[in-house]
Amino acid sequence: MGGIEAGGMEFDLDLSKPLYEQVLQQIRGSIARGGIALGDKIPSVRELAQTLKINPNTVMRAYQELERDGLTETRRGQGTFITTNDEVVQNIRYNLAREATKEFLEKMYSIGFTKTDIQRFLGEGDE
Amino acid sequence: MGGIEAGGMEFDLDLSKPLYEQVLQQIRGSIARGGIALGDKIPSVRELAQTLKINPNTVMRAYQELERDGLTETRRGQGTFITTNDEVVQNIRYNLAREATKEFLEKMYSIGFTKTDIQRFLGEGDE
DNA sequence: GTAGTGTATTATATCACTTAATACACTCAG
DNA sequence: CTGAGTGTATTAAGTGATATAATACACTAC
Repeated sequence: MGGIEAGGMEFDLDLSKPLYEQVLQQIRGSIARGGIALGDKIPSVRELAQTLKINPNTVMRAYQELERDGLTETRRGQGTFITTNDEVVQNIRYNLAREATKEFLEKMYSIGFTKTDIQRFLGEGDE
Repeated sequence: MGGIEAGGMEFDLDLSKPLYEQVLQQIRGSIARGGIALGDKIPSVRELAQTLKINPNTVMRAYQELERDGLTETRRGQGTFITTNDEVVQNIRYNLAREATKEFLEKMYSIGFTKTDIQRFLGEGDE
């Protein structure tokens, strides 16, 4: 619900975090989970800005971070494309997972959870 | 390393997040993991501000959130004390864990990890 | 009374984020 | 060649959260 479709991706923006960061994360997520194919073109800066009702500069910022990470290639006059280098994608995916895990474990340890506590906790609420 | 001791707690401030939030989290962590005993007095607003070299208003903000959560009781003219109500502490602890877990799982799912992937991933790098 | 508590207020400064309005360089279809 | 659509850069402005500073007040204990 509430999501906006653009270029085969689903966008869901709120006010909890910077917009450019949400755009970045949601495109990165689409790439990592294979929701969008390698080599595909993503919407132009202006087009996505208009669709999401945000400023082109804000979209631009997200796109630049994607390119810095090697997840996209931009061709002046043509558009922005998902990289075809699967290794880069897998590395990013692994690093994101590592980072999220590290952060999670640190938070849990800081409130007095042990490793076994965490295992047990993750098992809760399963279907 | 780099940590500052104050009132039996260890403080470690950086620029990655708001200062008041870090102070809040680190005191809350101390309580949750039992690093500080129920009923104990924590440093006065002015004292902690001086020790951490930050503004009293910033410390105040953290203290007010702690009290709103029921983790501390403030007695005008006397100081701020950790609650003696262990149930409140355990509830907060559980909620923090739940929140951290939810955030973690959502992040992992968003980059295409399945539940079993995550289990495997958490097992990595163990001693 | 004095010193040490929490608390409130007002003002100021800074920074990140976002928008807006332009302008330029490039590519492609016509 | 022209025009529309790309990415890109620049400058200006506004907003809100954060943090500091200075001050004052209410309360408690000694």
